[in-house]
Amino acid sequence: MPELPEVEVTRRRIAARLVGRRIAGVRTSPASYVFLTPPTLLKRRLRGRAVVEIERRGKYLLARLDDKSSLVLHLGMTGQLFSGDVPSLRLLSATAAAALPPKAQRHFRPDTHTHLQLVFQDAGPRVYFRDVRRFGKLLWLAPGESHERLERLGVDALVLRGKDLFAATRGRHTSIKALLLDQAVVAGVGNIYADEALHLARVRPSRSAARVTKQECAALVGALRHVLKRSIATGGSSISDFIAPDGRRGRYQRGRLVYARAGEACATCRTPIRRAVVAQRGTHFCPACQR
DNA sequence: CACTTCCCCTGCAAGC
DNA sequence: TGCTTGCAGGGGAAGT
Repeated sequence: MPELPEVEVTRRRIAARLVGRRIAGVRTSPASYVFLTPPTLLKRRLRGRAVVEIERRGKYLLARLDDKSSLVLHLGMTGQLFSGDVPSLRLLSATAAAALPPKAQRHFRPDTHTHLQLVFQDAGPRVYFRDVRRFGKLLWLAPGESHERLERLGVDALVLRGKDLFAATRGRHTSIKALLLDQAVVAGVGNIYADEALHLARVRPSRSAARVTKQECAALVGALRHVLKRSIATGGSSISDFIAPDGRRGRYQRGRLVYARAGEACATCRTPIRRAVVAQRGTHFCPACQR
């Protein structure tokens, strides 16, 4: 479940393996809804281009190309962006890795879940986009062109201010958690960090957004920034599939306070962490600390 | 218009 | 042991 920290870690580490390199060839999986730009067109647009820089907008990555066009990528739920010098053992689940013949484990070989493969003129390590559940997205943008998915994004969670959130909550008849997950309000927050920030700010996820006070909004924004920055610093959360472009897993999952800790004692008051469904998502909170 | 439900997909774990 | 079932959730489309 890549959220802002995982996408930012991906951005930083793929940049070193992508910027300045010229694409000589492109291979894709068969057409599917992963491709907002059809594979044939995508190949035509990318071949011959050099990567200038990698930008992040919410959970989207944009690779700026030397003709001012862009390759947009969303990792979805299980997306992985990495280069081919990463041992394949790191990328696959333990059972899938065990099923591979020993020789095949040394280097990654594109499989059915590999939707994009970039080959470079320098003949160095290839870059792959792999996504088992195909919730990810690939999109090519002409120079100056945008896309409604990007246009719709609200303020980046790292830039958000308390008063922004407070203003966004007024008159909203939905839960504060649903609001935090709404990418049109705050860009980059997903299920893990919403739960963690709500816990730190001592706000119950199911609380009506309109009933969250100005002070609590300020606390929430501070908590959000804290957990997001902490996670980036520790390489993101690798609870299920996330892996950084260099093959390393994140470590933030070790420091999480509530997410996927139902039944465990709250770090503050020892009350068992409760799990409920809020905004159609598994939601974890301390029933004593969070009001 | 605001909000909720459904659904895309696959791997894995729990239950029978 | 092996099958079926349920669950994970980003986010857009469709429904209320």
